[in-house]
Amino acid sequence: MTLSQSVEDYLKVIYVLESEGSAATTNNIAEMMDVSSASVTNMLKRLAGLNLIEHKSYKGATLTDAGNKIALEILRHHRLLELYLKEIMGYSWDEVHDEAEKLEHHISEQFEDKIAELLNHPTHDPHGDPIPTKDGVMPEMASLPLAVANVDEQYIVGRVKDQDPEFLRYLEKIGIIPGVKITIIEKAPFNGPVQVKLEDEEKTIGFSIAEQIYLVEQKMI
Amino acid sequence: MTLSQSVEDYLKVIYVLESEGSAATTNNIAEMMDVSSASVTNMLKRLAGLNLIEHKSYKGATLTDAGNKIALEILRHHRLLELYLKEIMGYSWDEVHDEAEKLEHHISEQFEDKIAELLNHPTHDPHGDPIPTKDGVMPEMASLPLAVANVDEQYIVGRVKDQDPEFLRYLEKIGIIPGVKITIIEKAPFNGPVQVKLEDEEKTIGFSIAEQIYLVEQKMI
DNA sequence: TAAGCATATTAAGTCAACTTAATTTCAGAA
DNA sequence: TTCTGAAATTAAGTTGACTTAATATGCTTA
Repeated sequence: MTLSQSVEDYLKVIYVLESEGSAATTNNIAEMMDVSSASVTNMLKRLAGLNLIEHKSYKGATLTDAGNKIALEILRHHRLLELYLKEIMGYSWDEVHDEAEKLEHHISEQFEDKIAELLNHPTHDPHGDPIPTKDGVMPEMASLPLAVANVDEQYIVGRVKDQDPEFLRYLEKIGIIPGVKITIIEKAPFNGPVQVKLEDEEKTIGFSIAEQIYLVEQKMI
Repeated sequence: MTLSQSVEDYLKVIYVLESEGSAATTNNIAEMMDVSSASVTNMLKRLAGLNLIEHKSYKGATLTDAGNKIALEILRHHRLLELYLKEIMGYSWDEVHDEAEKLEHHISEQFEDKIAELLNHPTHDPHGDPIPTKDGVMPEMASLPLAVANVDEQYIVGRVKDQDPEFLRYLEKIGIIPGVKITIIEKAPFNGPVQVKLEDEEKTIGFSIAEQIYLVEQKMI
């Protein structure tokens, strides 16, 4: 059963919406994929016909086990590729997303296995997103937003949610990347800036940036 | 200007036909691409509209400069990928073709440049096919068929034309791969088998196999 | 130079994936 | 409980890439 790129993309988007806790409604999907909602309705019917989703009209979609499996496979491809591009091909972390997005649909099982091996079976990609295992288990993901973490406690940067290249370049410049030790010095009230200490330097970052950064207690990257 | 995978494939096939000396006629193209000739006629019209080929009805097609440039780019992708898969990803030379065939349409300029650099700007792929340079120059290709070469003269295996995986595995097993020294000991008459000497061993190969192997005078791989 | 045949094109239709515009459904407010 | 606006679906149409079947072209050869 070979699926079109389009089908794979829809499944991926539905997976992401579900895992964010948002419902995979027609309009949500349409917005994320940048297509009309009529297109989504059509596709949801096809996906339901392929038994990849459950879809009742005017309600959202949910992945079936079969659909889930495919979504995880694509996500695995994507995240393995991101790490691969960074670690082996010398890409910077703000460049990997777009390239991975194209390649994820076209690599073979063999290619997937080879890069997983070359990378020593990694669990997280360069942004800290977990890489599903081959049999569809999703590793743990850093879930404590920096903006919410305790002052004066040492954490490790676990994950950066926003993947906008410019944003990533900024974070790299100030030294906030997954794996780095971080301590919150002070949080200004009313969603004000957050002062943090990294290794040695202190930095001040805006609240909306702090919201995109998730921490872990111990090193899990 | 982004072209569809299909358009790229047609251009590649037309290029290959032209470079083999065969005319790129509707039926030739149809056979190589495994589509109906009606499909080809349609596509040739589109390609002509895009100024990628010249096409006069009932005559064949020829690439324009623009079309030639794109064909060479795809061919460069393909051959770089083949070598990359073999040298860096640990594929065997009978496995690289299919994977490269899929990926060649989806890698970015940046990816192309990175692998070219990693491979130290190679001129030939694992089968001995020349890799076009970035600015569209095609390196020399071994052109002397083993079946036609002189007896008792030492050559180097330059290129293997047929890329059928089973055939390639056979050649590898008996030790005939590009770069290897080879001397013809005896050629049986009436297109009979050819006896050759490689490094130390002697081997006998059938005529139709010998026809697929091209030699060079000095090492150019 | 006309006939016959291989080659190529046109005609008509399919399928996937998209669009806009019109219509239906549903859930919450009056 | 009916109304209304947002969300979703249906209707109708487009484009790319393919198909088979019917038709046209032009080259060879009698």
